[in-house]
Amino acid sequence: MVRPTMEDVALRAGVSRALVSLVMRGSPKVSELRRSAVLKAAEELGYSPHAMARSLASRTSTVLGVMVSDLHNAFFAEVVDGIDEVAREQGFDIIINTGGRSPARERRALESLLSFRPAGLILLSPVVPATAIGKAAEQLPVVLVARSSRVSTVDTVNDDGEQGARLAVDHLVSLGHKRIAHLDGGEGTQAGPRRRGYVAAMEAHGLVPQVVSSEYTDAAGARAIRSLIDDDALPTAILSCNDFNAVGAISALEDAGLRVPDDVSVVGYDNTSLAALRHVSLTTIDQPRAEFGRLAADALLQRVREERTEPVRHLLNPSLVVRSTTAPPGGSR
Amino acid sequence: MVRPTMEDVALRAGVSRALVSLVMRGSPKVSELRRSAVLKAAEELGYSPHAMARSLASRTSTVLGVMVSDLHNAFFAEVVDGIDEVAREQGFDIIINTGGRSPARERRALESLLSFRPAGLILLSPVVPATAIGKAAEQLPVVLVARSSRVSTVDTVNDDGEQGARLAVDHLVSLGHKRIAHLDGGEGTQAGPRRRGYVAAMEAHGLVPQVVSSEYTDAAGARAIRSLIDDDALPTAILSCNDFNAVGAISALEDAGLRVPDDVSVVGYDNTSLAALRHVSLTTIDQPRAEFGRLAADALLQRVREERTEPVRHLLNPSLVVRSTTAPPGGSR
DNA sequence: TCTATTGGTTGGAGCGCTCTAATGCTGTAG
DNA sequence: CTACAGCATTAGAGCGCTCCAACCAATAGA
Repeated sequence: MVRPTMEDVALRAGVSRALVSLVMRGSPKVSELRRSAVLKAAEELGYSPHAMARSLASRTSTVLGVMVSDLHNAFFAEVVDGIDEVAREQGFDIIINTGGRSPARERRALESLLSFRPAGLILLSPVVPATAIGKAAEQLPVVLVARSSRVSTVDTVNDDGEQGARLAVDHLVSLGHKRIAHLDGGEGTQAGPRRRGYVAAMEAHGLVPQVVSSEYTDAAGARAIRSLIDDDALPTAILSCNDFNAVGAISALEDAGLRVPDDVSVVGYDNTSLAALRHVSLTTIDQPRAEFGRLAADALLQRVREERTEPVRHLLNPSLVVRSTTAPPGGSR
Repeated sequence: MVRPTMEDVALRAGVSRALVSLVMRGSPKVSELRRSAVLKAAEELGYSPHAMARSLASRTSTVLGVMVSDLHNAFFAEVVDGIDEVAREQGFDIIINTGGRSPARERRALESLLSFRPAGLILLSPVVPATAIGKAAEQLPVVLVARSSRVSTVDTVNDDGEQGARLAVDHLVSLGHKRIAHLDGGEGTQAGPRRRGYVAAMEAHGLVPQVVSSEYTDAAGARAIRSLIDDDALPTAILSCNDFNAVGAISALEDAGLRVPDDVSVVGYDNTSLAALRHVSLTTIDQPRAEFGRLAADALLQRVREERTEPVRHLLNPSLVVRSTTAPPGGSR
């Protein structure tokens, strides 16, 4: 249960601790003779370097912290894939922590991540207040994904939510819908742009916006639909704040004996793997998720290497993915 | 960008570094006067303890490493919730790493986790060879979830896969099915017990088992169905190795113009949130996921505190959840 | 032959913290 | 008035590593 140290390896290989250190870091200024002796000793002892001691001594870190606000959402898994890809390429490791969509838990997660003194931090759709992010950004480079920021030391990677919402509304209008409600993401990040895009697009078409407060979960989507039904205010089409919400909405509609898309059309947002399932086959707005991750990691590593000081604001273009949950209104399929 | 150290706080508060250390660790043997002075100084400087230096000096860690083999699978998110709950209660933090279901990547993830010298390790459905796990277990307590082990220093938390498969077969047989194929999880962990349970249950009913090699992904499920159709060997019911696989199977069946459950019944395994969606509404086998996480964390912390040396083998009872993807055979719905 | 130069190797300080043992400082009993 | 607890506080060593400057051949140049 007690791991060998550099000292142990040095002793066994008959060299100094400093030499072992050089070998471990792949220094070219070590003779082949010594190198192999050290590697052999390390192998025999089952030695592997102590990352913490290393980063303490070198005052550098090869770790990127990633805070995932909600592990249940597959959206983030793909972003993490993108981050991981770039990080690994450049010799960095990532450690993940999750906030469970609760600001308090997320704050704790952030604190915990920070206590490892990583080289930088990527926050995926954080829900903590902007001040908490600003405070973190004073200590190390921070990149935000799916959330915007005005802080000049923080880079951001987002999709253009206004444009995405517009694409969805245009699609529904072109199908003939006039009464289109938006299930709003509430406090959720990116809910603002989507709502604004929705309202602007509706008005551009001369239609009346109908914003229903909801959240980024399937339960919330179902709840919103039930309240619409109770209020007798159900439109012919729904634009959900995300796919989860949309799937919840569809469940509630079906529970109420309504058919999708015959009676009500539903559009999601995010194009998660969920939406792509045949059985769901949700019309939705796609975001280049892995690209989000890659761009975020790139931006972060630029800051880590101090190659750049001006903020970067990636705004990627979303696209409409038409599947089977949208159709002309009035059961006229 | 440079964080203050204990020394800075001590200087500002006019006390020694050791005193600051005591305050930071909440020691009772500090006068109220000093304590508040230290806390004030720390607050003003924006100081927070350096977890790595702390764990290096104390030769202990309050971090639990969690390796998630596949972040895309929501199953693990719920297990992580359970782990997080217990860990937090007991003052431990968790750091997560992911292996992306590739043994090579997973090995790297393990290595990375280990380099932080966490107090213990929880591996969620790891795909690395048993020897790699054994090696890790020599260095720190290890708990396996959704994978078994014979190593006496490794605790495991599993569902009773044989029983789960039996539940599924019994259900299908009671509906009148005689030709039931199993889409096998292949190398995947827990695939063995599920397959054995399936075969045993089939034989107990006097039926001929039909095992089709597949994997724990939706793509693999779809592929397996296509190969069955190509071979003209499609049965009336399918028991998939997990929900993902089942959903892929359903997609492929629908692509081929077959209806579920009218033409073919499908049973999944795991009861992920995916299965619960109305639009999927998959009959499946439920595992108490959060309970897995809680038990795993409990077992690990017992080892960490050296309260126990004999291995623990949790085998939780799965249960059948009947939804809308199973019906009597022959379109006789 | 003597001094540079080069390339490999090493000792020692120090990263930010914890922990042990020792210190100073009350207050109380003898 | 001394002695001794008992408590709060501190100095100093050390955790496993990196990094710098110093060191030591061995070779090259003069």
